[in-house]
Amino acid sequence: MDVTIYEVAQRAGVSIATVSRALRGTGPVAARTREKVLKAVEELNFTPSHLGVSLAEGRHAANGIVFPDLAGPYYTEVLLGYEEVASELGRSVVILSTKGRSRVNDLVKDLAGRVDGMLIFGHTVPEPLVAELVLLRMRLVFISRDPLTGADTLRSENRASAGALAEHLAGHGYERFAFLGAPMASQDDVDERWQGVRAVLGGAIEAVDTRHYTVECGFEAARGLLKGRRRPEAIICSDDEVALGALLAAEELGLSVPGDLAVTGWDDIMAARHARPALTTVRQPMRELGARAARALDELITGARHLPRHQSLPTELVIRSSCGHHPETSPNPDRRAGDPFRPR
Amino acid sequence: MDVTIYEVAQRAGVSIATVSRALRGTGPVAARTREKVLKAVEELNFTPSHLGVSLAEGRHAANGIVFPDLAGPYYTEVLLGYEEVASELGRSVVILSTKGRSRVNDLVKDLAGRVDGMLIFGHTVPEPLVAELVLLRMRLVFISRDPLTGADTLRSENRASAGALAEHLAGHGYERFAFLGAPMASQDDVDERWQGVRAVLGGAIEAVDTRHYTVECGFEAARGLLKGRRRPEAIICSDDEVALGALLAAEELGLSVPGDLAVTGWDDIMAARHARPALTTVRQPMRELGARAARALDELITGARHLPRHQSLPTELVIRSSCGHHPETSPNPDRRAGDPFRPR
DNA sequence: TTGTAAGCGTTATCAA
DNA sequence: TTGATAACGCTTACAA
Repeated sequence: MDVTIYEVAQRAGVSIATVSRALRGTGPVAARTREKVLKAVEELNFTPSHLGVSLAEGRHAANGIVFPDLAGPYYTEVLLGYEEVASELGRSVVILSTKGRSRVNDLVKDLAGRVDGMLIFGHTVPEPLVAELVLLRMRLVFISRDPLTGADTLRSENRASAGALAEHLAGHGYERFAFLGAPMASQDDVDERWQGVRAVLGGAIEAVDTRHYTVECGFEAARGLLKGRRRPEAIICSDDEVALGALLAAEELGLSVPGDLAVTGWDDIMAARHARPALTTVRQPMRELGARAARALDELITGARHLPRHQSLPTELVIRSSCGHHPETSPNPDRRAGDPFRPR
Repeated sequence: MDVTIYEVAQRAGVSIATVSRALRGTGPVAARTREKVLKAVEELNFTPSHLGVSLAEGRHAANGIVFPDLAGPYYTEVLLGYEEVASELGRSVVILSTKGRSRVNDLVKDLAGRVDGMLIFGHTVPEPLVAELVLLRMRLVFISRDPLTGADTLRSENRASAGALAEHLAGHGYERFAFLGAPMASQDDVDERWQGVRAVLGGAIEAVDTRHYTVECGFEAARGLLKGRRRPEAIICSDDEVALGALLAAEELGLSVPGDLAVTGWDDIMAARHARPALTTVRQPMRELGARAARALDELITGARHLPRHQSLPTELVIRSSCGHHPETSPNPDRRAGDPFRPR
């Protein structure tokens, strides 16, 4: 803005120290004096400079967030939950996308110089830099990453849900499965899903790499798979976007889903509900993940808590029609209670 | 971070002024001296404090963005384009969502204290506050809003595209139309779309208010409309989410789309392509809008440009199957060239 | 070519 | 109850 504490002080006929005290309620101020100050503040439309305050207080009142891309709804939802709670706690949110960026290190360091703590997705920040940040006492919360020391981690449950999904599919009588996902080393979450389905299906399932978690890559990989001999009866996808790609591939090859092939996703993004057949998937509490991250960060920053914590949130299996018919449950699984307008 | 310019100066055996000069290349520094400084910087892993720099320079090197919500893909895409270019230009992005917030004014003012300029969607910021921001010389760019003085505006073309869409539908032979959208006063863009279709269809189209631009509201409004007597043959929706709701309503009522009813959306979000029938819609260059906003802001902030500018970007009509069959064009309009994997 | 010192806008300590 | 004044970490005249 423009008007400084000096002008307020002058107008109120007091010192800047008094103005500061009056405004933040630290230290004693005579009632009459406070009034004068408030009046001057009002008249001048004074707002303390963030820079000044931060410099003096040694904190930014801002949180960072680092994500690979915002393309899918997953990151967006987390971001929304994060921003909402951060804002409630009086902290701004500075974002950083790493997608297609060279010099990620510099960008992250720059961000670190603007915030008191940050939320980082998975492995978007190189390990050595993470260590450096921990050393610099930057408060960190990771989402979708295996626990590490010196930082909080937050995730939703994967293994058990994946197992439940696999069992559901096995219950349909399928016997040949495929798992579609990007190189699992890059995403701890996806690796857990793979472990979960594998534990149930054993040798009946094979993993296929898509390069990325996108509709395009899902399409390519599924097409290759479906053209081969010994085509799988069910494709379990690492996320909804890959699954949407698989659906398109099946359509192109004239295969009916779920008649000839079952397909499942993960996340329950908006398009999952509107695809036809509607996608069977696993719903993650994305907004809640973001909200908790903001709260966790606040605790670490304010010093309300010092020890790192590792949380895991429950997920929900969402059965729709892409995995096969469910005669005894309901004639049309896509219209089950709560769908399509269940509150979030 | 932690280490200051003083420690670097001491280690290098020079003054802080020299360190500053050496680092930013302002003013002369002897080659040997520069080396010493760089070495010290390296050893101490020094990064200048943003607060210090900003305070001294009188600028934040940060941009703000104010949006109502990030729920749909529209804002997300714009945000991505914005962040990408801002980052290229060396500016961070601070976000603010106004959805469900009381005290929006305070939040926006706070944001204004952290950035050099901001991108604002439509009418998310109350008019008096906008005026105040202009007065405070905050650089502003609006997206999806009628031009105003003292700020840039940026939008994609609406009227002509809406007209083209209406003509296409009329070409199918439909005669009774409905337009589904929220109160048009709240969204200049949507109002223009309404004007555009209306200019072509005249009395053959009636407007119906949904309360918000959501799947839920689209569903409710469409259901009401379709249950009434004199049901429309085609529903033109203000955006894709409303259209998805309309699709669900038709499904619930046992109406086939496009057989019994045509439906169109706007934006071409991901779900539009995957819905069945796939949505005929109008594609906005959302990322490009964001990118241009960032560039415009940069020009205003650096002083490369002083006069406000008002840009309008072209859109693209995307014909899919929800608006009716297109025998002569292609047997399956959903598979036309470029779909589903046209590059962005 | 380098150093001294005055800002930049606050907060907070210490005297008064 | 108030007011000087020293931080906070940097940039940049101005002098040397």
